[in-house]
Amino acid sequence: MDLVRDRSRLGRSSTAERVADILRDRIIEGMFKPGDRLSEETICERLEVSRNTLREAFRLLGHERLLEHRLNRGVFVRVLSADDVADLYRVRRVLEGAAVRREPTARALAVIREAVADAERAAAAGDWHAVGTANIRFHQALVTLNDSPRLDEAMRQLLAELRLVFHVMENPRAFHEPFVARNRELLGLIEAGEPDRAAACLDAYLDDAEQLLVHAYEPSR
Amino acid sequence: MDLVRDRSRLGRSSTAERVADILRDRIIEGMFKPGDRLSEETICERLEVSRNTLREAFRLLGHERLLEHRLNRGVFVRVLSADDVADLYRVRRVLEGAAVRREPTARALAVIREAVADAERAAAAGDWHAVGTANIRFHQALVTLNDSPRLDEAMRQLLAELRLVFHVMENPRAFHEPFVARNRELLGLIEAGEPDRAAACLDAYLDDAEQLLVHAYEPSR
DNA sequence: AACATAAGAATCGTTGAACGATTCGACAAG
DNA sequence: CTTGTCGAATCGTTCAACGATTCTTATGTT
Repeated sequence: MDLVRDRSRLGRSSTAERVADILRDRIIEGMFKPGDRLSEETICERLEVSRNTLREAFRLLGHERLLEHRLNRGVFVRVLSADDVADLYRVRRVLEGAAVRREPTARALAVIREAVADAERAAAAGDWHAVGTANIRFHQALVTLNDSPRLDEAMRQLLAELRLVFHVMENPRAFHEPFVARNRELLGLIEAGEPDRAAACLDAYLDDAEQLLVHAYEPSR
Repeated sequence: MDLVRDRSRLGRSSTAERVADILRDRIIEGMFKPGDRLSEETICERLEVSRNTLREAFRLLGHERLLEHRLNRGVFVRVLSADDVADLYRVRRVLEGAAVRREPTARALAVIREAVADAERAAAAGDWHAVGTANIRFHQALVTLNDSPRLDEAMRQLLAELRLVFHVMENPRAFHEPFVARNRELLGLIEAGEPDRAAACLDAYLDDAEQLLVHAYEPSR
């Protein structure tokens, strides 16, 4: 009986952290959009927590780069620049690139396979939002090949940041559909034990995704 | 006239952040040791800030993994396990490995050269603490080859975490001296445009450093 | 003597109110 | 149109309070 894993959930529940979880979800889902100001007064009233507690939550999310803290002006949902997007993809190339070059473990591979299958199912059903979600799970799972909790956490934050940008895509199908087949292709190369070709495939993948994103993003500023 | 760069300095100084800076320094320098409890009452009294402000600072440092927040028990200076050390070196292999495989920029190279020279000077003077500092600067500078602010920041945090462990080394000379020459060697391979050999050199470097650290660390638990 | 239990002290978590400081927008003067 | 001034809104920080949780210590039972 493996209770050790559940233990992490025990200590993990101060009000501030739960507030942070709620706000993070709302930001990621797009209820709060980049540039929006989060009024301390309004939010602490709606959530029925004190301002102090809310401010602790703000600090947490600020550290995750989802919120921007401007002194004496409040917190705003982060607005990513084109430079930020470029940097995010630079990090992805490093984290995911290192991942696909490693000997895959059975455990990690299973999660990756499932994400690929989920994306295919969602694409067949025409649910492009679900495709996007499965896609993110796929890349998160890729990074687990590194077998490093800290890199997993870094990837988690990176993807949350990236979702701030995804909301500018008014055509989710055009953005997500092309990558469903490429997920499968990349998985195949990993399973076949071809790290160099997998890495090359991944680089091309990320180049294309970045291009698509930047083109949709730059004009809108 | 490029005032844009100075702008970042404007908003950057709430009390909580300054408190966090102070505590971070004290932790890194070893005044607060791993496992120590940081009493809210004691510290906010000495620093003459309110408990709320101090708690915001605690959140900041908790997110940097320097402090551990246990619910209803307070904050403690993080105690790294052997697993943590292994993970830190796994991350270093990824971040630094990707760095040395890149085409070095003149700017980054200059900083690296300086760090190598500083380490050599300090070693010649027998100042092993300074050698350690220069060593850290060297590896931080290596990562800048990736040309990614986010990776720089990740490395900054990683090295701060690692310093929690360095304090257990009762013989700094034995730990730092062997690496002075290897810094120079690695720099040479980068300058010579031999990324594969540089990567191999780095891997051996990190393997040895990790071994030294783990051996000095494990028994003391 | 070993162990379980229960009272008590210390500290944390959270709240609510207060007040000075800073920013922003409007409006008047030059 | 630019510059200066004023007031409202909001943030930054502090303080005091109280319930909740944990740790300690003393007490009682087997």
